[in-house]
Amino acid sequence: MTYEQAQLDALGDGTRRAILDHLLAGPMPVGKLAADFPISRPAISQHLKILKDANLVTDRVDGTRRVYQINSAGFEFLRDYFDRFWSHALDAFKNKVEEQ
Amino acid sequence: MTYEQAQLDALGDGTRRAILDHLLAGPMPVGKLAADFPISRPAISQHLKILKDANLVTDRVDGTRRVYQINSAGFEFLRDYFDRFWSHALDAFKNKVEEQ
DNA sequence: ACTTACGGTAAGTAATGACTTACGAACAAG
DNA sequence: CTTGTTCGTAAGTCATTACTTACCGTAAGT
Repeated sequence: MTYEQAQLDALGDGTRRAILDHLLAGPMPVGKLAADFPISRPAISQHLKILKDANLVTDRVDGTRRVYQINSAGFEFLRDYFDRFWSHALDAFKNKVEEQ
Repeated sequence: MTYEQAQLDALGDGTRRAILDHLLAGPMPVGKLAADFPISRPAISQHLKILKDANLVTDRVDGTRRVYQINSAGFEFLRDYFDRFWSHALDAFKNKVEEQ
């Protein structure tokens, strides 16, 4: 599976998007994050694993805590993918349509 | 639900992304599209409905056929959303991190 | 060492969503 | 008006995935 696919799959869930939203406020340990959601901490952990595998967040150890933060590079990668692939493909598509 | 959310949900499925890929070759009726996939035609129709609701494709009637095509505007909307929202939020996030 | 805090993982359940078959509507052709 | 073609939708099934509870490992404090 390519990176973009994993990233789009990861973003295809409302809870994970909400987690990312929360992380925009700054790096946060799992417990603090989970406190803002109606679901259990392990559920948050599982979402974080998916986001991490998709390269959208990174984590660092801080004592017994594990602090997660947005990975800007991952988002830039996805945006570049959008710019490169889709813009070009869409331009080609537009031309094709206008020819007719 | 906002547009971006519906769009990200729609893109969060590999089959739908593959459908969009195929449509990049040009507008296509449902049957022709379904022939390229291992799943049934109704399944394709259901995916197309989701893509249409997300404003990622449009359809037009052609006799008994229904021709679907990529909706560039929808993709531009999503890309702009990415540019506006995420770039700004990510910049703010970067600054916040660098302050520490 | 013992205890408390924190979080990952395993295993099972529940809910969501992708799929199938069956059907009916709309149009074209004879 | 009948027949064939194309496609959407309804209803039900199956698979996926989001979630819970239970448990274990690790680190910090006493």
